[in-house]
Amino acid sequence: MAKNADYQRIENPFAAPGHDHSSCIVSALDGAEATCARRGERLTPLRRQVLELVWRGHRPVGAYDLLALLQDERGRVAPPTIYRALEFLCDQGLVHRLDSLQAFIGCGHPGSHDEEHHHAAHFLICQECGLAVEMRDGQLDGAINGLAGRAGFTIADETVEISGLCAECQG
Amino acid sequence: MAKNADYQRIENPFAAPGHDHSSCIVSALDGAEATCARRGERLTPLRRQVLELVWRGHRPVGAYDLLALLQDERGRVAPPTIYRALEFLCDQGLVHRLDSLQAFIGCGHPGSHDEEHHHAAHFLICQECGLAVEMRDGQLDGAINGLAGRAGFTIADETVEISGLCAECQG
DNA sequence: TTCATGATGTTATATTATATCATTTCAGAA
DNA sequence: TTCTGAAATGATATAATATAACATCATGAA
Ligand SMILES: [Zn+2]
Ligand SMILES: [Zn+2]
Ligand SMILES: [Zn+2]
Ligand SMILES: [Zn+2]
Repeated sequence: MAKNADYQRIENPFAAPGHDHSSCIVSALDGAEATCARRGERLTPLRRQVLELVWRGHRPVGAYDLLALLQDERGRVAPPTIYRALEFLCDQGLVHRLDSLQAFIGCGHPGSHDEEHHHAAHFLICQECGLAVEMRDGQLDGAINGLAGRAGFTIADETVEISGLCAECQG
Repeated sequence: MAKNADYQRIENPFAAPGHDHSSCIVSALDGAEATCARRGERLTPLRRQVLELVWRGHRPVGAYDLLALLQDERGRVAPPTIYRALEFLCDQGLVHRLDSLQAFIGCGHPGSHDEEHHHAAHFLICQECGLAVEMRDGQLDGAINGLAGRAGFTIADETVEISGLCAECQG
């Protein structure tokens, strides 16, 4: 049953422009099935289809872009349909919303779904190529927790989105 | 001409609920005048008035809330009026937009306008009392720069907004 | 004055998101 | 199996946020 292990999401899409993205998609969908099953949540066909559309690439996608893509596959679909699916996927931590772009992207960290729903995610976003990469960094986590702790502040949600130029897009 | 020195913005509004906020306002407006003068930018009556409305408190304000406030003082005003003023103020770093709230708040760091327009700002936002406080933290800056640097990423913009409960609102 | 530039006014519209209620689906109880 | 309540989806309308496009006005330099 090494279903997940057979495929994996690319860790740093900035550095892997020509990777086998179908493997990312399979990994994300299989992981989502497993996560929802474990939690007793329902990854319905609609939700799965929306997640698959989000995973078309490593670039954030707007809700109405997703709506158009979904309509290509199902005919007329109204906005609440896509927003409800996205809300579910975000609640489960399978998708993240990038507040600075008002757009959505698949979660890049399969491991983070073991217990926590809706985990913190920190992004680097390239303004040139449009890729957005979810980063894990202990120092950043520490700095945020330290800052909040010293202020006596209890963290509920983190929006950390760093925009600029990725290494490949400089010069 | 110690005009600015006579007044100052409160550093940590979380801990100063009953402070003399008129001093914050004066400080912000005087500082903005000075900053714009130094840069050869025009803080017109309209822009100044919008900045004053933004500074009604230490809570983020939506563009349409500001529009309503402005209308109370000037009669009918259309959305582009407020958005253009906010764009100017954000460009000058006098106001920050909180992407996670789609709202605007006055810049809490008078010192950061010496050279840089549109400087990075990191916020703690209390979901209970609504206060948003701009934080300065070397470790956080270091962590962000380190993370970006190791990825070969050049930072253009930072959105760092930590939501939760401030010390006063716990329990 | 004349002209160029930037700021504001005005109208229309784009984009993102949600409220509400009807209908369908589905898991579990009987 | 059928029944039933809760969750999910469908469908319609509308709210909330933001910008495009063009007209007019103010400001300051030549
Ligand atoms: Zn991929
Ligand atoms: Zn790039
Ligand atoms: Zn104050
Ligand atoms: Zn608070």
